[in-house]
Order: sequence, then C-alpha cells, then structure tokens
Amino acid sequence: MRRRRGAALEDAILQAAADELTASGYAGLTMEAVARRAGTNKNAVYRRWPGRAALGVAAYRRLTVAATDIPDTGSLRDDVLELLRRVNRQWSSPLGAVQRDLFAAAAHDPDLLALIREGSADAGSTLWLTVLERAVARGEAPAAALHPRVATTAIVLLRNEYVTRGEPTAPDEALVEIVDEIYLPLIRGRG
Amino acid sequence: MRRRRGAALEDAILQAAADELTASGYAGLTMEAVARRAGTNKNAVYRRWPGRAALGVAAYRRLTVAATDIPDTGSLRDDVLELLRRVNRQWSSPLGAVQRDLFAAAAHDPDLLALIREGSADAGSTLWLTVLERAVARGEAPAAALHPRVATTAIVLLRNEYVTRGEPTAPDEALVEIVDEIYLPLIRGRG
DNA sequence: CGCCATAGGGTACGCGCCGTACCGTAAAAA
DNA sequence: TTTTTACGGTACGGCGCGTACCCTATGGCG
Repeated sequence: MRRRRGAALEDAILQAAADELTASGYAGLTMEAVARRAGTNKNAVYRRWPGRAALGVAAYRRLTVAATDIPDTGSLRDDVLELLRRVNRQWSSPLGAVQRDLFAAAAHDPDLLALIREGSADAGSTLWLTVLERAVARGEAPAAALHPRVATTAIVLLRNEYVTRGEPTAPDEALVEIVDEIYLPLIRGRG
Repeated sequence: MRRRRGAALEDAILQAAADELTASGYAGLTMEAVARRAGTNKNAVYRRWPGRAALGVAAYRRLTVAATDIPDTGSLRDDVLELLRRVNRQWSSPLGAVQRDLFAAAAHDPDLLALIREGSADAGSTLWLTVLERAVARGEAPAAALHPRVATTAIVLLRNEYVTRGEPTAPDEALVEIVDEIYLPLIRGRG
C-alpha cells in the first residue's frame, strides 16, 4: 500500500483537521480524531504540530479565504454596513463558530492569539482606515476621525454582539443600529 | 467522624471550587479536584451541579462581590473613567481571568451565559444609563445620547481591549483614549 | 542499482478526567 | 426507635492526552 510522506501527508492531515473542525467544531478537534480521519496515527500529527491549538489554527487558516477587496460605494454608511454585513455573514457561518472557539482557546496562549488575528476579518485597522480615508476625501467625514480606534469601533461593537448575546448570528437591525446610532454619530462628533 | 450534610457540605464544596478557581483557574476546576479538595467525592458534587460549567458559575458568584455604587463626581468624563478603571481593576485580577474563562466556556452554553452576565460589571445598561442621565440633567450631554447601545459603548470597547490584546491588563492610557477619543465624541455627535 | 537514513504506520503505555453505578453507613426525620 | 435520606468510598468503562517503542516503506545517495 502507498504510504504518504511529507507534503502529501501534511496536506491530508490538515484536510482531516479542517473537516473535523467544520463537522464537530473545535471541541471535536482531537489529535486522535484527526489522525484517525486522516488515516494515519498521532505520531505523524505530533511530529508537525505540538498540540491541538496549533493544529487548530493551521486548519483554520486552510479554511479561511482572505477577501481583501474593500467596498467603495461612494457612501461611508454603505461602505461600513457592507463591511459589517460581510463580517456578520462570516461569523454566522460554521467557520465563525470555529473562529470564536479558537479565540476563546487563545485566551491563555499569546502566540496562538497572534496567529488567529492575522487572518481575521478585523485583522488590522488598515481596512477600516481606508474606508474612512475615502469618506474624508469625499468630505463626508472630518479628518479628525482618522484614528485607528475610531475606525474600528463598528467592528468591535459587532464582535461584542456575538460575545454578549449567545446567538449564532446578529440581526441586521443590530448592524444598522451600530452604524446609525454609534458609528456615524461618533464620526460626526469628531469635528 | 462528623459527616457533613446539606448546606454545610454544599458550602464546603463551593469553597473548594472557589479555591480551585483562584489557584488553578477555570482549567483546574475539575470535578475530581474539587471533590478531593472539599474532602468528599464526586458523588456529592454531581448531586448538586450537573457539570463543571454550572459549578464554575456557582463558585464564581461566591467569589464576586457586587459593587453597585455608581460614581457621581459631577463630571461625565470622570464618572465614565472611574467606571472603566473599576472594571479594568476587576478584570485584571485573577478573578477577571476566571471570568473570561467562564465567558469563553459559555460560548456554547446559553443558560450559562445568562448566569454569568447577571453578576458581571456590565450586567445591564442601567448603570451606564444612570451615569448618562445625570450628565444630561447637568446639561453635559444631549438627551439624544440616552440610548443603551450608546451608554455601554465605553465598556464594550474596554472588553474588546481584553479580547484582542492578549495582555492580562489594559493600560490606563487605553481607558483614557476610549473616553476621550470615542465615548465623549460619540455623545457629542448625538446632538 | 542497491544501500540506508528518514519518516510513516502500528501499537501500547500511564495519566487524568469524565460521568455513572453500587454499597455500606452516618445523620436527620418520623 | 425506626425509617429514610444523603454522604463516603470505591470501582467502572470511556476518552483524549502525550510519549515511547518497534517495524517497514520510501526516496535520496553513493
């Protein structure tokens, strides 16, 4: 029988881990289950990843697809809403559950946290700053609004929606409210 | 030998669980460890709490002390900063780590989430709304700012500080920034 | 082409914790 | 005092961890 090695095996393990993640969530991502599903044994897994957290991140990164295009509708409100809706869609998906699990698991694992963040929708503030900059250029927002903490406030509030409500998805009204009651007034207030 | 029963035993178990929490965090809170520490066996523990999550919440509630007095310095900025600093102090303590662990564990346990929230610093928006109302009464803030989502924005942003930075405590500058760059401008923008 | 270091496969181990079950007995209730 | 309740003690099967061992297919190298 053909025995897989190197990259081929690594790929198979990662695929198995990704499958396990989508099927049973992060809780189901056990070294044993992954090895089983990959048709190999824990040995091969442990040779590559020191533990389930590392494997989880690797598998998550395989699942995640970076959507880097920045909306440019000509309206700050629409741009922000579009970004929020995208993130909400992603966080509502099974993938989002996985991501939240990973975040939770990273609470006591700093380098794990770093790994997750650079692959997350709100990775840097650059994306949000870009949207804001365009609004400033259009005269829609004051230049004083160009502040990382200001720019990312909307997404931070959305994240909070997930943390505090236990629901798997945030209603669109919440997104609209965040934009209309918080984000835009905030921008306005910085003039 | 004296055999404890009822409330006495329940108390001993809860104390043991609380000790275990402060000593080893939520990760160390195993049914076996608690039973061991309480000088009893898992039997008595399982009779009272269905699992470690429930026991964790119960033990946490024993540790937490409700500080319900609302600051009233005569200045919205000072009131908000004081509230943030209080919460930051609490979240920075070992108790805060426990709380965050519980929150993370509650991601897939809705009723557990509810239990945690009603004992948390940002339990309801009432506390924050009260502070805002006083500011409105003083003419410091527009009445249009009286919105639950607006009122709690500061604490939500602080929570985010904990989630995204991996550090066990938030620097005071972050708190000041949240207030001066976000919260107050937001209030201002709603006029 | 054949040798051999490398890395995968198979298996087993001790550990810790889970959740449950059973039994004898102390303590409270009747 | 008798009865009922609930605690203490113990054991179980199950699972996942992380490690260690041996055997063997594989691919590179001489």
